[in-house]
Amino acid sequence: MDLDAFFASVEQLDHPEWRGKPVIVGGSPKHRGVVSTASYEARTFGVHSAMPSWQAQRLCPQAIWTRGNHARYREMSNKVMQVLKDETPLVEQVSIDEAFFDVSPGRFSKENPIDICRRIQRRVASLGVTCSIGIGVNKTVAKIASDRQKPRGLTIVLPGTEASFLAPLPVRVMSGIGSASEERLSQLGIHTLGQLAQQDPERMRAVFGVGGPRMVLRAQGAEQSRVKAYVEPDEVKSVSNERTFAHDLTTRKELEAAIGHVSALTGTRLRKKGLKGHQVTLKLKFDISHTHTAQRQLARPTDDEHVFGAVARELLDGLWREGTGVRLVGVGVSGFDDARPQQLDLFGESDGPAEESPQRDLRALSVATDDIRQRFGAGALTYGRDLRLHDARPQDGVDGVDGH
DNA sequence: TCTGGGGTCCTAGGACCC
DNA sequence: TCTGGGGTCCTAGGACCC
Repeated sequence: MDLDAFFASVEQLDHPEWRGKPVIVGGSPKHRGVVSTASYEARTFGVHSAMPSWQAQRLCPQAIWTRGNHARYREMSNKVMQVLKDETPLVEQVSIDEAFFDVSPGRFSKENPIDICRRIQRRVASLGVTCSIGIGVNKTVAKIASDRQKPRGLTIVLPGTEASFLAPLPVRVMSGIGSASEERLSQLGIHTLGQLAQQDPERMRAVFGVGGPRMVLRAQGAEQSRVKAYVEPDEVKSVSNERTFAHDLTTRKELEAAIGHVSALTGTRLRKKGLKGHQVTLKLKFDISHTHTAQRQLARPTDDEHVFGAVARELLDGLWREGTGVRLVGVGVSGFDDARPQQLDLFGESDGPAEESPQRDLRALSVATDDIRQRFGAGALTYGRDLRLHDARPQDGVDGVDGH
């Protein structure tokens, strides 16, 4: 099941005056934003997800723009998922607007799966949004089927007809094949899933690595897949925040301010999740196709931006030369899987009942700022250092405020 | 005037260990 | 006379997903 133009549909549900009109959820055209979701009315103008906002605005000047409200979408998503769980015992949510569920005939119910799916569609519609569903013998087939007749589609691929259903479709419709793989396949003369299905799996392994043979199997409609009831929520591998600026940053002061800003966002989220990591990554994007990252291991895991932010600032020297314009700055923390032995730390800071150490004070400061921002808003408290960003920063973190 | 932000997984080379 | 083999960890980059 895939919700139709989900974010835009929720906006139209919440703003009746926007119904029947082109609505675009995404970043502002002035701030290098992209389209997150376009309503079907906007799509008739050629607007689609991931399109640069300035381009979308040119195609559809009358569109209503909003930055979106993720908390609200999460709330609606939960209601939809509840319907699925009510109708079938085995539901695998894969994203905010997508889920697999197992309606294999006779497995959990004697009812015809088509009837179950139609009822799900009716119940979801009564919540105020619509969905499309694909039925097939495995996840690849079902997902591709769900995309064939949007919106409000129900596409059934009967067992035994997978290969003929998939064969004429372009390779790009299969998840896992993006623009780069599409291009490489095209160079090999492979354009459709039918052609991919006939390839020698070992040849595909040589070109695409370990995933190659599986790609062939999936294109044949022969993949074995299982719907997993529940994906561990707590196996997060990394937490990061990044920001694209309306104007390139060019000075060290601006960059250090930006690093401070995104580090604080990451620190807050780490503490909220109760995670400490021992690996810090700094990411800089110089232009649309040139991104560089630098990583460093820490002596011990941390969730304090004063610690990992300082390391990120040190990493700057390896990536950036004074005068180079930077469009995006990101700081991430990973390495939470700490079964590893404690590293020998040559510089003291024992883990014992830490007396007054500067590190301890700074950590306490971070916790205190979390509290103030929680109560009075993200902008309530800012380091003087970070104010240098003022004119370059897009209005971030203001979910729910209409963009224009 | 000119493409986001949050993630995951894979690859490949080098350092290092036994 | 002229450099093994297996393994782990670290780093950087890239593809991909929604």
